Amino acid sequence: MGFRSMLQRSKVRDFEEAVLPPGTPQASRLVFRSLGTTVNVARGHLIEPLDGAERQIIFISHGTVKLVGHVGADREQIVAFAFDGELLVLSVGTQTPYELYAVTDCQLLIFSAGKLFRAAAVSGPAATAILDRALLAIDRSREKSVLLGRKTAKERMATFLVSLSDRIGEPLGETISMTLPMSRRDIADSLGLTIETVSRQLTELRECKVVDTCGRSEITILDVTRLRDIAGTGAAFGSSGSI
Amino acid sequence: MGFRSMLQRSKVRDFEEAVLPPGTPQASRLVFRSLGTTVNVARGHLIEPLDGAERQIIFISHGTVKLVGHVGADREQIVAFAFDGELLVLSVGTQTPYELYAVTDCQLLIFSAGKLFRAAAVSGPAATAILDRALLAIDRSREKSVLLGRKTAKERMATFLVSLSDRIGEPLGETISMTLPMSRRDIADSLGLTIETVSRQLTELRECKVVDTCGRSEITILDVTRLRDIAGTGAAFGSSGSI
DNA sequence: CGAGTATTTGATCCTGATCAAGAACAGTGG
DNA sequence: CCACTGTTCTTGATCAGGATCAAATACTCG
Repeated sequence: MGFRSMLQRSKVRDFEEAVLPPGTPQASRLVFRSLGTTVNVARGHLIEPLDGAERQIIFISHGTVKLVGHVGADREQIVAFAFDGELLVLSVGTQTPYELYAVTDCQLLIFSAGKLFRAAAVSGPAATAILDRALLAIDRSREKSVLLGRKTAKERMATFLVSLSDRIGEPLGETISMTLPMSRRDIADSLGLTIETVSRQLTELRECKVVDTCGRSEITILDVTRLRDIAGTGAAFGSSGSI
Repeated sequence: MGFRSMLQRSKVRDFEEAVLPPGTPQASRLVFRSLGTTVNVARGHLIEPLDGAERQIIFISHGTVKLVGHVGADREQIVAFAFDGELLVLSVGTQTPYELYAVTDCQLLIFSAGKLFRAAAVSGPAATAILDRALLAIDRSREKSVLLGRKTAKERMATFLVSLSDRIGEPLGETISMTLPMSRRDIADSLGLTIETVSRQLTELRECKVVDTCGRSEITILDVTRLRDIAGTGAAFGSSGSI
C-alpha cells in the first residue's frame, strides 16, 4: 500500500543523529535505543499514548503530526505541528484534553518523559540538548500566543507561511517552495480562524503576487520579504518602505 | 518607601526550597547559589536581561512579573505571568521581541539558562526538577493557545479567574478570595481582549453572583463550580446541569 | 479633599464567523 | 484514459462578537 512505499520514498530521520549531541557516549546511545518505542501510524489516525498516566516525549522519525486541544465538543485548536526530526511533548491529564493525530502517514519514536530525562541526566550534554528542545517548544508556543491574541487574519496567514517555510521549505533561487502536508481545516484550526477565512487570505496573497499555489498543497513564496513584512514579525521598520 | 516595606510584610520564597528536590546535595546547592543574581525591581519597571545574548531562567522570589510580546508598535500580548515561587524562561533574539516587566515590586533571582542546566545536570534529580518546570510552562502556554484561539470573551475571563485562583487564591469556606496584582489592562493584554471587554465580562459575572469584587483588586469567587463550567475547562458534562 | 488615573458604561463599527452554493480536486472503477 | 463520486476548497451574502470611540464614574494617593 501507499503507506509503506511513502516511508521508503523519502528519508527517515534518526533520533540519535537529530537530537543527541555528537559526543554522546555509546553506552548512553544504547540506553536511549532501549527506551524508545517505534510506532507507525497512517494519516488521519489518533496516536494513543503508550502506557498510562505519564508525560511522553515523541520524536517524529518521519511525517507530520498535529496536537489538538478541545473546547467543548466542536471547537478545536491545533496547539502544535511537528515535522520530521522534531520532538514533541505530550502531557496527559491536563485541564483541556489534548489529542495527537497523524497528519500524514508517519513513523514515531515514543519515550516516557521521566525515563528519557533520567537517561539523559547521566550524560550532561544529552540532558542539555533535550532541555534546549523544550525551551524551543516554549518559544514556539509563545509565538503562537502572540499570533492568536493580537494578529489579524492576514498577519496570521503570513506568519504561518513564513514559519512553515523555515521548517519545511525548499529554497529555489529567490523563492521558497513547499508541499503543505496539512489541509485547510488544519491550517484554520492552527491559526484560530475558519477554513473560509484561510482560503480568502490565501487568495488575496495570490492576487498580490506574494505567493503562488498549484493544486491544493503546492505553494511557492514569491516575495519572501513582503510576506515577512505582512507577518509583522521582527523588523518594526520593514525592508520594503520606510527608509 | 512602600517598596521595601512590602517585601518585608510578606514572605520571600527561597529558590532551593521551592525548586530543588529535598535530597539535593549541599555541594550542588552551593553551586546554584553562586550562579544566581538577585535583583530587586520596582513595579512597572522593565527587567533587563543580565548579560548579552543568552537564554535566562528567572526565579520569582517575591512579587508578580509579566512577559510581554509585541506586534508592531501598539499591540501587545502578555505571554505569561509569573508569581512568587515560580520559574520563568526568558529567551532573547526570538522572532517577536519580548519584554519582562515587574507588575508589582519584586525580588528575582536570575540565572543563565546554560549555566543553570550544566549545574543541574550534575545532580540528576535537580535536572529533572527544572525540566519538569519547563514542561509545566509548555502546558500553560498551550492552554493559553487554546484560550486565545477558540474561547469567547466570557470563557476567557472565567478561565483566567479559575487559573489565577489555583495559583494565588486563598480558600475561605466555599469561596476563594484573591487580590489581583495586575490591572485591567494587564488582564486584557493577557486574554487577547480590550479593557472594556474585560470590564463588561467582570460586570456580568458579578451580576449573576458568580464573583464579587471590592475595590479594584479584591475579588471573591462565590460559585467555583459555575465559574469552572463557564470556563469550559475539562468536564464536557458540567457538574451543574446535565446528569 | 482634590487631582490624576483606572475603570465602567454606552453607542457604533468592522473583522472574521456563519450560512449557502458552486468549483476543483483525488480516488475509484470501468 | 476518462467518467463518476465524495470530499475539500473557493467564493459570495449576511450576521455577530468584540473593537473602537466617547463619556461618566470610581479609586488611589498625596
